[in-house]
Amino acid sequence: MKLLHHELARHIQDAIAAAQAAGDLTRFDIPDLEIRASKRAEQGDYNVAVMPLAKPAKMNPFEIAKQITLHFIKPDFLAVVEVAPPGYINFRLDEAWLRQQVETIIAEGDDLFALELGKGKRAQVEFVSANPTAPLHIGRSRGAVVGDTMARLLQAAGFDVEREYYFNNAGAQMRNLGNSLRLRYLEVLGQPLRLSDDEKKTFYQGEYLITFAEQLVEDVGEAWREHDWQPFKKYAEVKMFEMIRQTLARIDIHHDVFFNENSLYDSGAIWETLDALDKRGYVYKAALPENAEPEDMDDANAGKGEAVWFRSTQFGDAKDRVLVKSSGEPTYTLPDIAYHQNKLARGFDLCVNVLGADHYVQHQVVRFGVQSLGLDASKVHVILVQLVALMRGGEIIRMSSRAGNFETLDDLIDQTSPDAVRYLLLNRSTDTNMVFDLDLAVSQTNENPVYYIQYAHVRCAGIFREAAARGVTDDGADLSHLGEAEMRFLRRVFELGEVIELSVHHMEPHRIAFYALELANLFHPVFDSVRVLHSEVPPETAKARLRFFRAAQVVLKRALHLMGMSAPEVM
RNA sequence: GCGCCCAUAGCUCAGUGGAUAGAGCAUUGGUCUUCGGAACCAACGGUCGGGGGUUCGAAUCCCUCUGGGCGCACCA
Repeated sequence: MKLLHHELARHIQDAIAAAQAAGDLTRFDIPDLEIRASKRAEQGDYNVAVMPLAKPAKMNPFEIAKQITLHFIKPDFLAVVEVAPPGYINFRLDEAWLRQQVETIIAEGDDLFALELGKGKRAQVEFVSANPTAPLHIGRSRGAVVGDTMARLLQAAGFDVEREYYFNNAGAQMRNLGNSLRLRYLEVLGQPLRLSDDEKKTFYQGEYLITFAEQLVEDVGEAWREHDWQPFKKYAEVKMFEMIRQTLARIDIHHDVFFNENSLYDSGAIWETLDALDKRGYVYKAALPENAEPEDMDDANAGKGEAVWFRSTQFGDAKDRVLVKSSGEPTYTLPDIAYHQNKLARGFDLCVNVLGADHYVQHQVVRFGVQSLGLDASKVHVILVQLVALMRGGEIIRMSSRAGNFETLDDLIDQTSPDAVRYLLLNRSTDTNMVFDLDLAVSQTNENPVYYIQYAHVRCAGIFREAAARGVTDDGADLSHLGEAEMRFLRRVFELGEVIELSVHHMEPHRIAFYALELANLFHPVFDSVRVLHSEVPPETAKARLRFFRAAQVVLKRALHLMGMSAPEVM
């Protein structure tokens, strides 16, 4: 299916060139012009503003528009090209051509508006990447939905896409998790839970660990009584990860690759990365950063011994960052740089990284690391997702994994539906802080736009059931029987291609959610007014309308699937 | 204090430097003998946080102020 705004842009460029060749326009470098869908019927279906050409052409914009129009070779999909003051060109689609697109839509089916933007390119989307220390909570889920939807849109744009989960299983949090399970295990064996002051700060209180401890007792009995945290960490990690994987599967999220942070230690990759950074002169060993201000000299870091630092200030960072602590243990930064080096070495043309807003600085540092290794940081694109605050009973709830105080994604799915969860978390720009109102999500599900969109698809499915029962088919439909209401819907269908393109271009998956709602918004009035199985509707008209609804169903299904939602036949 | 993000209708939010700023919810009033009413139609509702600037043109870009969120570790 054609992207009409691209076709139009090409024709306009040709017209300008032709006008210049004919001497009707002065010569100037032709800039990119913005073709947009018109908001009002009297402004055509698409329009372009040529005012930006006034200065380079040294002509008044209305005259420029007129000259372009005179040299414009009208393609088959256009009926009218006209100018409007002070310098617009309006384009109106040809209705016969538009009606015929019903067949194209049906023919393309599930691949409707499959673009070639990413043809031959490999993209990777890394998302979720939560430490397996607790069940997924709603805050994390936003990034999960955003990442998966982005992956679907990239696929629609023609990219070969891999979904990856970076599994932080190497750090102190995992040690704390292991130790927490160990204490729960001992508790199940009859030893009362008594926490040292240190443990009080690091203990994971969630009930899931009690469940794991009980299972562990069933598995190994008392055999682990004297073990340290390590086997407990391994056990908890496996269990927790399985839990997260199952939760994600409920909202149809499946990763292709699970990348273990541990593997970067096992293979020695992090030390190779450190070595490479060192060879390029970005690393030094010191007790304090070499550009430390005098007032830093007496802070808590002084006297800890020599750490290995990264000269991130050379890239504009506020301060140099520690890669290896004085204890000899790497910080999170070093394996993260090594991980990105690994990603880029795998030959992706695009690496999308979905992160919570609280990881901004950390990611900057990693980016500097990638740059200092001489790698192409422009291939790495971050979608920074602002945090989700949870509201219940009109009050904001603070979520904390360690305190076991959070709403899990599983609970939310239980109380609503996988489709509702996906839509609610997608239906906002990632730039905005989101207040997730639990009461609203749960209690007012009937007013939720997700059902409004899906109902449009249900109505299509319903009409075909009824038509089949009455022996009416859309075989050999004559589309000239379609009217203005159907045309309005078809015009909007063409914007799906643009939405996919813009979503990928700006890395903004929420666009598809708004488009789907607009589409449904346009569909329902049409469905109400355009009757098919009605005694007063002539058979040929009924056939054409049925054909139209088959195309509408294809579009609705496509939009729903791009959001990872189901397209139900009944509700 | 520094960095990133946000401020648009009563609420939740869209909006690519272009023509008269849009949805959903809420409120009010209508529509129904035919395919599923989780529907449709209409009304109401706006100093686009304030102030400067750039531009033929600014919700959009720049500066500044105010008010929120997040981050500024030898945590992950």
